[in-house]
Amino acid sequence: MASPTIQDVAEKAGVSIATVSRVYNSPNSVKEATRDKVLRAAEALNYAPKLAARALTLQKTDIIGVILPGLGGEFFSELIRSIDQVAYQHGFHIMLSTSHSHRNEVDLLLRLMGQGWVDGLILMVPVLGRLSMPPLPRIDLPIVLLNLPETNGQYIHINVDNYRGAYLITKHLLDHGYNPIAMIRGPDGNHDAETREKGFGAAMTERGLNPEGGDNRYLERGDFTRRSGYLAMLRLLSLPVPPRAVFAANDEMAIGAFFAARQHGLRIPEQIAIAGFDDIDVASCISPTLTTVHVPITELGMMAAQKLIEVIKSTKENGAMPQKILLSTGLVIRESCGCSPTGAALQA
Amino acid sequence: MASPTIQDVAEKAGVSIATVSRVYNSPNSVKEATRDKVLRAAEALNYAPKLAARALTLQKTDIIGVILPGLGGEFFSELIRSIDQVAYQHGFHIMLSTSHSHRNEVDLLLRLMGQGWVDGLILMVPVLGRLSMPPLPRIDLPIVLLNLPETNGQYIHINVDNYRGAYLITKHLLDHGYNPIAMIRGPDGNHDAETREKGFGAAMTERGLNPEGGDNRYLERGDFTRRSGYLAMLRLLSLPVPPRAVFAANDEMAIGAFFAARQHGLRIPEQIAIAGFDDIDVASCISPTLTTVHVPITELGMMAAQKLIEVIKSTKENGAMPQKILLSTGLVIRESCGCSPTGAALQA
DNA sequence: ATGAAAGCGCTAACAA
DNA sequence: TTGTTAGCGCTTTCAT
Repeated sequence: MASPTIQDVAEKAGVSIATVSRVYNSPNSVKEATRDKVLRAAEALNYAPKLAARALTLQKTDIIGVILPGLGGEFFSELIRSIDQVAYQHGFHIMLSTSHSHRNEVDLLLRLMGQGWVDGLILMVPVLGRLSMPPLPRIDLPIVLLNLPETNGQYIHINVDNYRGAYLITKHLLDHGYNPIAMIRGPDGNHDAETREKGFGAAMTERGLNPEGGDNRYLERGDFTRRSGYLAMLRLLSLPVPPRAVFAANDEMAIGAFFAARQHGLRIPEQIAIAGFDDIDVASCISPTLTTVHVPITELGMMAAQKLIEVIKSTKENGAMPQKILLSTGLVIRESCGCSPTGAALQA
Repeated sequence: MASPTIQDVAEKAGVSIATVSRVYNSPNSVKEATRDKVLRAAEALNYAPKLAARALTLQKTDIIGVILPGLGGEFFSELIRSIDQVAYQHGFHIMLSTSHSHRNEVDLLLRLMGQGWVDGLILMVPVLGRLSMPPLPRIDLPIVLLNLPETNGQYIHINVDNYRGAYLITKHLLDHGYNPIAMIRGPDGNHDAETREKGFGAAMTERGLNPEGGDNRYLERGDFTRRSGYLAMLRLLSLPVPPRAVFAANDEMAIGAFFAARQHGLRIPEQIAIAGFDDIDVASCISPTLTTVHVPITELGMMAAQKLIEVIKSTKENGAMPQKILLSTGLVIRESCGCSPTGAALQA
């Protein structure tokens, strides 16, 4: 037997479907006796309103879509957790998708967005930053873009200060006097990766190092996974003059680099210093603890959900209320850079 | 302007809505010229079929619901990742929810399940194991239950061999000759927690230790979070005779215990041995590396998605095809238990 | 190859 | 307070 509909309940309770509907939507507008009758019938039939039908009529789903570049690792885990937390508070559910790297992301976006499955969308697709402008099909759905370069301003942008974070940590490494300093950057065409590299480059150039068009052997490329960091570090270590310090564009790669260095019998930070980016949980679990750039992941997720829901709930009239938010990053000096365990830096 | 409907496209293209629909559902059944016309119109209007309406008619959504007890930590992160991976392969999307501990879970389940939002459900709600029998409202929706005691057999059950894992690792600790051995178990009423404790108890009892009704000071309780493990360890360490070894019911708590022990100036494993459960990623990142029980998380997630989709796709006639699957666990001997780094155990 | 029309299950005027 | 009815946007016979 197919799942019961409002019809079935109405019949069984001997009322009209409208009444049944009311029992669920404005219980007070129906006489108690009737309500009981309906509820009993519903109970007996094991009835629950079909959300699909409801959505069709109401033109909303109370679901917010979240599209991320991936799901693995602590970064996304925490991001999802924080989004879910505030979504839940506001009665929203989460529909999760990843852009799965391959396959045209925009296609995926369309599938979800245009289609009225979700009331709004949180999007983190760093590769969109590259050439896919206009990246998003014009669609009238509230959208929050995470870590994407500003578009023509019809969305809400929330960014993390990648540039400054990378700049600062590179300076810190420079202040230690390390040379050469290598960077393991993220994938090509990834906006985060590119911004972080720019910060690195700026700090280096400021010191007259690594000038434009200069030596690129100390610039390795990974894909933000631990394994890629491991591999990149291996390549770095096979250089005629291995780097004295390495800045990895995220903690996962930094940890990969950690293992590679250790496997080569190198002591960290005595023989090679390592710094990361993100400040995920493990960063403080490994030893030596990882010096990194703190990214307010939780805040990012909560803010994204908050802003999105705000827009969703605001009367549809005042269309998109674009805004740009920049979350600041900050240095987390720990041991892997060569600072003492107590956190005292050997400033230049 | 509201998002365009099939109507708008039909008008613009000068055809009937049926034709437009066909263009999307059986492209071959429409003349190429017409198809182009429609596609062009759709393009111009930026049209995309509304899934809600589609779902209403088709009675399916191609979405599978996933309900977990929480989202934080690597365990869930990896579980979600693996579920998503196979779901994606089969053209399904993920709708994620957590039972958020508080609030009647069953309520949440109902909201999603009964309501035709999802074509199937993967459920991991360990607290259901306790008294909520019948835990699930009878609903004709394919459901895969993760780590839950077998019900009256109308669902697919996938379990991880918690008992054996806990039993084995406890034996291992016993083989080291440690005494006393404490356990930091999971929360009350949590099926995983309880099964793991049983395994622990069985091994202990086998050696004549910790007999039934005996000394419970060595049995602490956490809630599977790192922090709770930390706190529990602190309590353990304040005992007149602190434990010589501690088995935490999951790695997160084990790591919390790690920090607590270290903070007390204790060397691991020389002064206190620690073992965990789950074999999450960090377990091998900390030092000393954590001896633990390997749980095939990825396999669990993939299997769950696979089985679920299998049932969803099977003709609805052959109703539920209940089955019970047990995924085996295994010891991962590393350093924190006192075995040498090379993995050679000091067997009794 | 295309169109007309009947639902899918529900909500929300509008009547009564 | 309750019932009637017109959609919501789409798929799918059944005609043409």
